[in-house]
Amino acid sequence: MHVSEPEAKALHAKLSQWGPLSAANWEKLLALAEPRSLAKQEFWSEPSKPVEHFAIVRSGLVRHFYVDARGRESVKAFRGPGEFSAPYAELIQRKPSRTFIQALAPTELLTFEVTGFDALAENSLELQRLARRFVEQHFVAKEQREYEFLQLSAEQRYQQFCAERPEHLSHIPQHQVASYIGITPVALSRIRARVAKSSRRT
Amino acid sequence: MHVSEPEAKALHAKLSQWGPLSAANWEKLLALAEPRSLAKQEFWSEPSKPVEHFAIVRSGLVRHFYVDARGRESVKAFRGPGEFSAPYAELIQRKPSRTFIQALAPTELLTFEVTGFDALAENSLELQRLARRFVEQHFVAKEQREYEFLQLSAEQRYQQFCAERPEHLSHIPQHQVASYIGITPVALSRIRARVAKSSRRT
DNA sequence: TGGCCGCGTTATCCCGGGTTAAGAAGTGGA
DNA sequence: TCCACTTCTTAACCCGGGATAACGCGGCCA
Repeated sequence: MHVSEPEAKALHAKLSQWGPLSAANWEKLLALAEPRSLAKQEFWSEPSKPVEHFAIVRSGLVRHFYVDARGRESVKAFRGPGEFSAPYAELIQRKPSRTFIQALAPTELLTFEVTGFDALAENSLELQRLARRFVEQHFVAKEQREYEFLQLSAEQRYQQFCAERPEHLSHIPQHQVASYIGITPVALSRIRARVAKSSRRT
Repeated sequence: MHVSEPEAKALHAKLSQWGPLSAANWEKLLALAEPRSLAKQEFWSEPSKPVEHFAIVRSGLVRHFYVDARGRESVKAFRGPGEFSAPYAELIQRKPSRTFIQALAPTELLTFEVTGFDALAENSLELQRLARRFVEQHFVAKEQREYEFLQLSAEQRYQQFCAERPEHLSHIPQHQVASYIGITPVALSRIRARVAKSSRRT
């Protein structure tokens, strides 16, 4: 056991949001957990490595991102305490990863081996249901993001981000926020200048 | 029973892609199915109506789209024979729909009541697992779309669409393809002109 | 048959954002 | 402490794509 009693309780409560999770199953899940520490800037997932673990962030902050052929990065997600971190699509497809995951600050993870989880879940109605609800919520989040790219301007996407993740704003370098909303750092800087000027006039 | 024996077999095979599906469960599912016909241009889902059904397209073609406050449409998806059609995110969240679904041609659907399916699945390991795999694939598809918006230009997105859905190209009005890839009809026309010119030179 | 409408194309003008470059401010390591 | 690096900003220039409008074409209906 690598997790303190109160933390285990908190995690159990968190997971129970998605559906019932018996004490017995929670015990078995917890037995799979391996803690892992990341230094600032350290990677815990890189392309072409097979995906063998997923993780919950205990503390700190990570970013998920792609890098294209010309070396340009596109940030897919930021994940903080209590949130899930993994190259999820590749894990689902059992394909080698094409995403990087990097710590933006000293970070503590709780990692779980995929095969271990699958073995547990294979014959458990409860865990299948939990896993289903879990993916469903991630699906909804992706669809929300699709909506933002289809219907919102870059400026609106930025304001949406500020409104939704205020806790991250001060810890994430601005050029990575720009990447997350699909524009360049220079463009975001201009947008911020525009917004600041118009709100000063108001 | 509203479905012919061979069609039922084909559907069973299709669903079995996602995982095992016993004959007994398939019978029960099939008993929930209600056929529905749509005329060209007809809607079968509209915003603010509660979502009570999902569907499989038997024949024809539908589009899923948003409409913003200024009346501008953004196409989320096209779905043809054998594919799933529903305001899925809203169905997951049990929220009133914010998407339109409209037939682009005379279309035959097989609809299923959500509550009926849920009741069936609630205590079935097999159906939970099937549903989980199903959402997982949809999640992967959304992430692929996120990737395209983050890393590809409009022209690349268009070529990607042509390569992936060639069977739809001739049946979908071009301005809706434009909307799907996130640009205006005028812009798509220009892109096509550009591509045609450069490929003529080659 | 004639008129109408939806669709695609093209032209013009404009704007948002990409690109490049330079400089200022902050940060961390030797 | 000082130097190097990262981050952010600003400016200049360019380009893709948005907005609008005009035109042509084909389908549809009276």
